[in-house]
Amino acid sequence: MATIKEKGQINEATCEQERLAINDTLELLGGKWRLRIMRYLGSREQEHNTFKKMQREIGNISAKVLANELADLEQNMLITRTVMDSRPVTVRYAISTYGKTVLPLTENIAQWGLDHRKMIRS
Amino acid sequence: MATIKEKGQINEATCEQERLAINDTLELLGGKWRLRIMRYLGSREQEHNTFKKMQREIGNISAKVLANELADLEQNMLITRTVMDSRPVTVRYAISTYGKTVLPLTENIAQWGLDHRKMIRS
DNA sequence: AGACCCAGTTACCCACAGGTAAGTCATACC
DNA sequence: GGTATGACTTACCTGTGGGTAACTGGGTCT
Repeated sequence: MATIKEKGQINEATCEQERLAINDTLELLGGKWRLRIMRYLGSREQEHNTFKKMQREIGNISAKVLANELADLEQNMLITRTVMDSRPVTVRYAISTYGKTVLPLTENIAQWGLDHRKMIRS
Repeated sequence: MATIKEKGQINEATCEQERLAINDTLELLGGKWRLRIMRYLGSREQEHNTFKKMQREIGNISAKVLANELADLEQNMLITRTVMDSRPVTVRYAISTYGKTVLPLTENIAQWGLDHRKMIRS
């Protein structure tokens, strides 16, 4: 939260901190696929989500892009990657405990979008 | 919120609706400048925010881009544009009542970003 | 041996968000 | 008349997010 000083001015340092934080978040979760992947994994925790399965079930994402996004999300601890010893080898992706903290955010974003649609139509 | 059916499956229609809503939100508020502009105007309601003032005080935004972003935000009712009869003519931009509904969202995003920084460092 | 499956890479391409620099239009001051 | 200021345009350029297609590498099935 922005801390407000007595005279109603915004604390500049905090403000700058928040700006950077917003940039961080958008960099990590912005783009066409990230949130979608997080929501996908968030809603299928109990399933065995392999690379191919995700590619099939998430819209039209190419292998290249999916691999990229998954690597990035993994590096940021939002998802986990487990190589299973099945034949042929499959890889299981799952949302991490930490990754679940973004889900409320996506709900807020979705809710605002829904409200906005109604708003615009009237 | 995603509605969960008895067997723990996700309601597909609702899910799709939310996906679209998220796309809407990101389209409208994503990008490099939008949230920054909203927060700027949100924290300076009582001030007279002209085009030049904003250009000076918001980072290094070019006239072209600023004009673009402002037009878009205005079209979506998030901000208001008022031509003042001063000399030379100035234009006053302000956040709209509706526009203020995005501020909690930015706080959430900022908060998550801040937490994430701490998280990553440890 | 040949065909198929998974989990990716690699190389190439393109549209577009966003940046730079200069120009326009109206008014006002010196 | 010349210069300045606010609020934009206009023309042009570039980086990169994301798309396509084909390929690698390891394993299995017949």
